[in-house]
Amino acid sequence: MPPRAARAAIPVDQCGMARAVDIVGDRWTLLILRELFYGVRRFADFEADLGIPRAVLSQRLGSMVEVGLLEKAPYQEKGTRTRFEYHLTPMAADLMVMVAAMTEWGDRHLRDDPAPLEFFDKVSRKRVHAGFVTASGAAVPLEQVTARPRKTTPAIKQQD
Amino acid sequence: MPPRAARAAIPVDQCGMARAVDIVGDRWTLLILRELFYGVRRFADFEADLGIPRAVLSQRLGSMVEVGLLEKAPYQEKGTRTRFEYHLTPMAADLMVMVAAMTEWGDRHLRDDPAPLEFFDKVSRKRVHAGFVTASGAAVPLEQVTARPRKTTPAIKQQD
DNA sequence: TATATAAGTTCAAATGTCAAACTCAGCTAA
DNA sequence: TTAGCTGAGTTTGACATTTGAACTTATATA
Repeated sequence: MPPRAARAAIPVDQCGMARAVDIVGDRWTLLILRELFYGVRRFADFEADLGIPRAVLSQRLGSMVEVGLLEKAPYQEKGTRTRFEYHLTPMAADLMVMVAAMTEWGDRHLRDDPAPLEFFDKVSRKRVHAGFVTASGAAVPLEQVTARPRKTTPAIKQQD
Repeated sequence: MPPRAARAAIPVDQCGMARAVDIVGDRWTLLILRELFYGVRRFADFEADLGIPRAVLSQRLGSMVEVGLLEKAPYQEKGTRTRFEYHLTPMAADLMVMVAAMTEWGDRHLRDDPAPLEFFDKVSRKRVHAGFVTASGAAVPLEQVTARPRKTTPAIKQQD
């Protein structure tokens, strides 16, 4: 636990988390990302899996494309007209650690039985977890980790 | 990218992520957590930092206490009456990887200049990042990680 | 007694969510 | 070639949530 502060060290308009929240800090957006990480890509499939209202789904897919999380790609199945699928962009794929961290947290704290989903290293086949790592590739336990502002950030100004 | 699927491997009502979303998948809840990780603990300070409407702040703090993310603790400053601070519970502190992952993602993708916030190992003083690690403490790159359902989860039933 | 303050409540207007109905394009079947 | 089907929306109107501003309450100080 950090010492008490009257103001956050990074003001909200400078904070990566706050910026991320504007883009992915929404119930449906997060659930749509979940679907995409599971390989679901089509409008009707999102709807069936999530029970999301069509109007909301349409709006969310649109804005997710707009901010660069998704790419809309045409596809065609035999005997049907061209339709569209939504694919994760590299920017969205890079959310995987966050999605995994959230999933594991939910599985740890919000259910009794063991997690239904596990993460693996495709190469070593070992189970992996979201956590903190150094640049040289060593894990660091949560309790040892602390956040701090880079240098004295010049952008931080508190009035009076 | 996973192969296309018509349904997610884990149905939404079984999914840790979906459960987590019900609790922390909200703009203001995430921003309040951000504040708490920075050491901000008091009603007026949340309000000043975030510009959150009081009614919403009050409602959110209440439900965060209710679900076990926060603990409401009395404090008293000289010459003022008893008031309350909100502290992270261990359950909420365990969201740190998720919060860090989100912050780093935002800093990587949503700004041009270097991240204003960095995470460190208090012991080794090395910089750390949110990522995947094995039980034996080795980092695994994102691209090597894949998710899969535990065994054949019996709870998964698709109609027809 | 009057004023200040932290932490809320209450209010009305704007915005967002919901389920159900409607639209639209291209395919198939009659 | 008119009719119906289907995926992917859009529209609609009821309902819920969010917002910012004004009001409330309990204590402390002047």
